[in-house]
Amino acid sequence: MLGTEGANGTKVALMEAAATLFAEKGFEVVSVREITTLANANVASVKYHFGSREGLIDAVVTRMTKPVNDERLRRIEALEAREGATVRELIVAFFEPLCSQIQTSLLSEKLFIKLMGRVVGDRPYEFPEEVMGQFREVASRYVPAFVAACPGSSAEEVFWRIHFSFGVLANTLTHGDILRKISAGKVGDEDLPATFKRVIDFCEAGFKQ
Amino acid sequence: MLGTEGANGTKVALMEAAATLFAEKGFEVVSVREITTLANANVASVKYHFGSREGLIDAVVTRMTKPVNDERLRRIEALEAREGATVRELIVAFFEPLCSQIQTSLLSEKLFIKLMGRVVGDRPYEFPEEVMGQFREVASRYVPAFVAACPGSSAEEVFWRIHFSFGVLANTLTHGDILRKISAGKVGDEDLPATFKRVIDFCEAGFKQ
DNA sequence: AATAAGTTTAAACATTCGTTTGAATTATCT
DNA sequence: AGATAATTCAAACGAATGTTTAAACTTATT
Repeated sequence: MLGTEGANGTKVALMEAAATLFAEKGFEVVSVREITTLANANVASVKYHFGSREGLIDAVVTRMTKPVNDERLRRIEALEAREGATVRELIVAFFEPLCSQIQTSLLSEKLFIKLMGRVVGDRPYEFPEEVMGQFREVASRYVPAFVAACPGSSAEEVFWRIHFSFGVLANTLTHGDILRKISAGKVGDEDLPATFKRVIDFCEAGFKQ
Repeated sequence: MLGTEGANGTKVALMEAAATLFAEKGFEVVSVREITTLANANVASVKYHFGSREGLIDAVVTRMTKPVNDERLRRIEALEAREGATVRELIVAFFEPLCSQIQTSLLSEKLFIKLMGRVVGDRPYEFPEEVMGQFREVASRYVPAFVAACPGSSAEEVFWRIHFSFGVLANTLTHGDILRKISAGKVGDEDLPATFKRVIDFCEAGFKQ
């Protein structure tokens, strides 16, 4: 293995630039040339390091979702170990990893959040198979746990509520800035844990009804 | 005024084709040539009838949102007239017009719903000024009504909950088909009023907490 | 120092994009 | 019918897209 040291500075610069632009504009509308210009790299560097434009997108997304989904699995295991997890504990276990993994990111908090919102919400965008596998595994653990935590409700109802909660999450992540606009600046500028508490409160109430 | 009779068959054919493709793929990734091909029209017809690609998008969106927002205003007026509207009544008044205006549309129910989801959720997409005005007016009526209907909660809290509800709505509209996939076909195939009842139940609980 | 592998580079690839043109066609009105 | 406005059409516009090429350059190994 040669030339792998200072060289892959270009690789991470591309990912950083891509992540920034994807967060701001969405996956579909950012061109390769925009990315390479921001990263001070050559147009061809995308093909060299990631195979294609889609390869770069997949790399950015995978790097984001992997640690989040890993922590989700760690948390659900901890909850399963001691049994009888509440709905709120499950919601927290599922949502909070987004919050705590921000420090790891190359991006600012705001951009990380926006990008994560696009990952879970922007369509058409097809996850790479690796990420699909992550989410399948997470879902296979959380869905039965939610069902078990809602003894009064049917599995179908629980499915819907998980779906709704996902909508709250995705919308809050991507369009958090909109709230500031429609409230004329009075609402929307608080730190992330405070916002997450609001989201979790809302979704928990939706589950309990 | 000449040639305005059978001729604007092309115009509505373009809007119908555009609406279909926008619903399926999103605004950003559908090309003018895709639209004109589906509409059996010439490429130049978009410029002739709508001025530009964006003009066509705006026309499609405006045609969708206008009757919906008009009915929203009619409903809030009815609620204001007799005072003391509940949170649930406000949610219903805001959400149900989406449901009842589907018949008016040129599209199938599923496509209409998907497209409406993109209208309220897809970014980057900037509303035309006319539509912005519609939403501003609707918001200026509903927000105070929601605040009044939540005597125990601060205006800030109410703002957030409206935002969350909007997220539930947008996500359910755009990604309703996803539920069918993740539940292995067991959940997600019910008629629209039933789905809306679920959404409204969830959001109402979130407001009341 | 010589060789080889890794990386960057400028230039061009073929497509596709939204838009424009000007002539041909169609419909409407006098 | 003749004149006029509205509409459609094939063809081309320049710009931008993702990708590819082959040579130049940098780094590490022998």
